[in-house]
Amino acid sequence: MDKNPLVLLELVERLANLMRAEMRKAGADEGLQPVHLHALIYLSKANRYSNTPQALAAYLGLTKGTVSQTLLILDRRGLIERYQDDIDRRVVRLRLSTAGEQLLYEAQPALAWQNATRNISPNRIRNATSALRETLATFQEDNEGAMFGECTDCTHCQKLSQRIFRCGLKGDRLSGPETRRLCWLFEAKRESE
Amino acid sequence: MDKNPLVLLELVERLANLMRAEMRKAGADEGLQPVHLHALIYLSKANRYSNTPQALAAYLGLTKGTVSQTLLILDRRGLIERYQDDIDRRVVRLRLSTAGEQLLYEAQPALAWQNATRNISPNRIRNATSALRETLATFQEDNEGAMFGECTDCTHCQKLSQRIFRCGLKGDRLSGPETRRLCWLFEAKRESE
DNA sequence: CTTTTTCGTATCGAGTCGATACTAATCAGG
DNA sequence: CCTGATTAGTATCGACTCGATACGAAAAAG
Repeated sequence: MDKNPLVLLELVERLANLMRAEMRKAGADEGLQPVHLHALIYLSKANRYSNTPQALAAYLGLTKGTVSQTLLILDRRGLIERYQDDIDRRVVRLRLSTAGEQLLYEAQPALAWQNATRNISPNRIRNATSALRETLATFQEDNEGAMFGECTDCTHCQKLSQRIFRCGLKGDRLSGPETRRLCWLFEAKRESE
Repeated sequence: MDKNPLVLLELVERLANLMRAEMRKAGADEGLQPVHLHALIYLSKANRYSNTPQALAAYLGLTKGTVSQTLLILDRRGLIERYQDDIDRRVVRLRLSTAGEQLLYEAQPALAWQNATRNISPNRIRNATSALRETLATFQEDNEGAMFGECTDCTHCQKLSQRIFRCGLKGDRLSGPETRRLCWLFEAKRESE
């Protein structure tokens, strides 16, 4: 087995290519392209701070103009809903519509991946995840990009009680389920070694 | 750390997106798109059985028409050379031109990845590589797609002497360096457990 | 208060993609 | 050997994706 990081990169890229082709198939019935499905999947996971065109652009690595075009199509198709932020009226907030949730439920975009990983033990998944997460963290640190992650691993997250948390950056109280959603403002806890 | 395969998929996709943006930057000076650079990189690694439009299409997960278009541009730019196969006159064989090699050398498309993995030990790289390779193998098994790999890990590979190998499928003698090139005909050795 | 910055949308043009049709070469079967 | 089927790659078309740019509205900065 190889210890060369470039072999790992090759596998990452190949698997991503294959999954993009799967996404294309999964979206074909509804006339959706891979980028559309990716946007819907993102919105199904994004928390209250991360449901904006800008956050989506950061997550997908696209420009805001490109994301705006994508969202136009999804809105027209009734798969997402847009509403104005309460505080900053420039900001558009997004949510999945019922039709969007239904479509994701039926398309099962990640099914091929579930099948492909069936023989890999949870421990090996965890190890691979850890290595790739650290790769992403270093990459984003180098490029001043957003890492994205869940509150439970975030430096801002305060635990108030068994089920109640608080975002130290924004000040809001968050439920347990909400701390497991994807956040644009995420910052990894600093590890002391 | 998460043991859910879907988290791993998310990281794979995000990293691939980020690397695609890096490829776009790396190719910008020469007016090349990510898919062009990917084709050049593939040709820099492909062995004698894998240097055809069809193999490239299988590797990149694209149709033959799409790959043909890509190769047209690379040929026009003098970055690749095309020649006819000795045996089957339908088959076009491809090689990097000197200009193509030079361009890859200067563009350094994988530099960002090298930097992003700088804090990950070789052992962790190996573990992640192993998990992703198995994911790819299962995926391709399910879909009857080509795994691609190196002779040294291939079921067809016979060792004749210290430096001389033989492809059991094709019958050719191969040097040590050539056994480390990417092969379309690769089949993983069967493991007895 | 004025100027600058920010957020998202509209528009444009270049590039990517799959599907399809086609030609030349090879293979399979009678 | 001949004929029909299959294969490899190219040309073409149209739909789609992308970044760059301009713009209007809102917010921030000085």
